[in-house]
Amino acid sequence: MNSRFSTAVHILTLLAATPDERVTSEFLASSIGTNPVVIRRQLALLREAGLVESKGAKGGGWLLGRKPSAIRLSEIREALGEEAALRMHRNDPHPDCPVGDNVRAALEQVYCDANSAINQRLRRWTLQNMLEEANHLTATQAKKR
Amino acid sequence: MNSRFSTAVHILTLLAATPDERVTSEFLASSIGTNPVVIRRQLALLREAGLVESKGAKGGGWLLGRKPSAIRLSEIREALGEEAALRMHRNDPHPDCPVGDNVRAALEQVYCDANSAINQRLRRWTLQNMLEEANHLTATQAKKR
DNA sequence: CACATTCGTATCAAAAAAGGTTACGCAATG
DNA sequence: CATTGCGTAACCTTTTTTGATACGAATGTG
Repeated sequence: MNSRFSTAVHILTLLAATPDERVTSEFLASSIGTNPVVIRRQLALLREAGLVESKGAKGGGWLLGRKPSAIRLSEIREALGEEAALRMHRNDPHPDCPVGDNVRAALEQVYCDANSAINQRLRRWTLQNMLEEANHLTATQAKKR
Repeated sequence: MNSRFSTAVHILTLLAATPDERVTSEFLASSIGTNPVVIRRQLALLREAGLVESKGAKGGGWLLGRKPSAIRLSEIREALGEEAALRMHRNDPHPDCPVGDNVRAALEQVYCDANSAINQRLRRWTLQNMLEEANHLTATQAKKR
């Protein structure tokens, strides 16, 4: 699996942290430590799902499409294209292999099962939760000093 | 994510299908369509977990370490090194990023959660199940002809 | 005891996937 | 009408994963 989901959550949490204010992909990119184009590519997918909206030109940038409390992490994952949690091997089995393709078919079921388990868990978390959690951590760190 | 888990299940199902008979890594490799060394690398990990045993020399090869009904897919995943289902992005956030590292920390919790969800699901399936499922599919295909 | 077989493993090469960069068009703002 | 910021394609680089070759050690076999 790749780390796009993580990046997306990071971006969206940033947007959640600055409500009613458009943020440019350039700002987001420098916050996260990557390139604006990388950000835009991902936000494009999230926009299709209605999670964000964008505007070009001066004063343009990105906004959340809904309240942070109404955006679940499962939606983010789905918007990005729902990559499988477990990946099938792509080798062609030997034609004489006694279990051959059927193991693959059986595995498909298992993977489907596992995938829905993940989504179930992610559905429990909203962007609001993430923001609160992050703020909580920040506060705790501040106290320590 | 990589496809090693899939390959491992394939291998082990093959072993389950031919009980009391040592199978060489060369045979396994050609069944699956890869190189014997690739197979051995994985079986080495599975052996550490007690899921298989090996023997060199003539008449050597691999055997399951337990009954297929006593090997859960979750154990296989764990034996291979328990790769995370979701991966953290490795970019260094900008020092001024308001949520910065804390999003990462929050995400860690989520990922831990998601990971245990997967293992819970995989714990429900045994090699015996996989074998039966594969056989069932084979039988169904045979009927159709 | 020489020999064949099969694992064990290191090292290298190849392929695939992911991520980053540049470039340029377009729309909207001011 | 110049500037800003998105939209996207094309391309390059890096990282990850997988496969190949080689050779040593161990264990049966005749």
